[in-house]
Amino acid sequence: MGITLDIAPINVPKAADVLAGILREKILKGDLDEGLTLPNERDLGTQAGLSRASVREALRILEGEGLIATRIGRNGGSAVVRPSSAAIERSVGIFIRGQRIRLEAVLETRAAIEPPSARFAALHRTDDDLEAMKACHAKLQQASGADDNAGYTRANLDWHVQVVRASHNELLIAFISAVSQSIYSDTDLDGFNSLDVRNAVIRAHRGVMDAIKARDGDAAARRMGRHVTAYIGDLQQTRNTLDGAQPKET
Amino acid sequence: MGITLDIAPINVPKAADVLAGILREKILKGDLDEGLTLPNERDLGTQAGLSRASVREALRILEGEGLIATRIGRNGGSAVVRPSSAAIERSVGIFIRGQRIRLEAVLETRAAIEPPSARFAALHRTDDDLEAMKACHAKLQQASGADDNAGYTRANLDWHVQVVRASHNELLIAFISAVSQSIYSDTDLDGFNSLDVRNAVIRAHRGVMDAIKARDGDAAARRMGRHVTAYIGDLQQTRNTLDGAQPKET
DNA sequence: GGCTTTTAATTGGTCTGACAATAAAATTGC
DNA sequence: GCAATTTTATTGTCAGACCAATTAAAAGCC
Repeated sequence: MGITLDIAPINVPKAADVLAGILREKILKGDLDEGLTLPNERDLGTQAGLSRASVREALRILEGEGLIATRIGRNGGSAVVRPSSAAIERSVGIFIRGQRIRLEAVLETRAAIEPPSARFAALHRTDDDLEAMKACHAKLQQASGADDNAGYTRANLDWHVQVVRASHNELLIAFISAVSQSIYSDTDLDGFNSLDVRNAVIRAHRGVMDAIKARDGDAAARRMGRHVTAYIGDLQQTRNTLDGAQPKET
Repeated sequence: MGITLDIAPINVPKAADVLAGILREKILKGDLDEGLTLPNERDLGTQAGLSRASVREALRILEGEGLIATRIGRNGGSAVVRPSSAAIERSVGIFIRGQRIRLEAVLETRAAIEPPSARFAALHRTDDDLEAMKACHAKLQQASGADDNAGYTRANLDWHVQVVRASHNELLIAFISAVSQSIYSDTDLDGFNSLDVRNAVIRAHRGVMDAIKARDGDAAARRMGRHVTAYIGDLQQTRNTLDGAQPKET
């Protein structure tokens, strides 16, 4: 071999990636308004000098990123949409499952995020936020009284998401939504919490809501912190009880 | 039209989505070990009874989700990989840009996550974690002395990520990494922090590291909280100063 | 044997053209 | 006018071909 040139391995981008990158930038920069329908696949191909197959691949990438939504049929096509938290929820879900993150670690993450979120909620909440929280709380109480396990778990998580929603911090909302979904699918099948635990949860929620209503950030954060910490303890206790009776599958 | 049946609009899944779903489940369930190379696209098509185009679309979806990595050439193909935080970082970045999340809100998110992360870091840190933090800190000091703006910003963010890394909570690490990247691209071009600010940052970092070294969770969380809050104030002050001199572009 | 070079096989990347499926719009029939 | 029908615009899917990149295997050389 002759002389060695110190050249970094060059990355040969695929045609679809290049097109996707161009369109992505246009969308994110705001050149393409939300709701606008892109040219159809054949025209895009002609404009970009690519085959329809490559164009479709680019569109599929953008669709996966939640930047466009494609509809079939006449007047169909790929319309620009605002990226929602759905893509974050998906990637977080895959991360948790793929990395085999233990439920304890997920709950720890929630325990880290929720108290400061509750503080923001107390500072930024609107009256509508309070109403939404109360609605979740009512559902929780009802499910608890009706011994509706799935409904209880769902309402419980919804309440937590609703609190963070009141923070009006879209990123925190997205993170909590993503984490909550994983918590749900993991705790759904566990045994129902005891009546004592359920009543404690309801009391704790009421305390947090009172603090948020009073716009008392410190109290909201403190109470939420105690609540989520206690919940982790309760859940582990429930699990230990169950493990003795029915060893779990993988 | 004859009788009306009360049927919800059925969702016709695309062939590629179905195949992607099947493969995704297999991968996440652990049926397909990491590093394993899937059958080539033609064989997959034959097995699934689909065209190569559909198979490729499915593979592209999985690649976007970070579940496989595709290489060209003999002995190439699509290999199963562990989903990393890269997909989360991407979706969060798109979310921030697409939703036009203001830098203040992103910093607020960081301010929410980092103090509890610092607490976990103090509780779970290893000696290696301490070393890594020290290394970032040294780079920060060096960049500050050399008036290296980009290097300073980079080292600063790296230090913060490193602290969260010491928490050994993979989800928090992923969230902070994602958020940090956006902070970097937004603060990179801002004016260099004043010497006073830089020295304050260095002092604050030292304080946090001392607490983490001493495994004092409360102190670590408290100091980190004060630090990130102060940083938000400094940045806004810098921005106001700059806005008077050079109005910003969009 | 141990090495370079050449060849060939394998695989993804891209293109082309066709047809099917779908859904909206235009037309028709009354 | 309005309901059923036909037309049309668009994505979904397929089949087949060829190109490009990579690497294993074969050939050649010392």
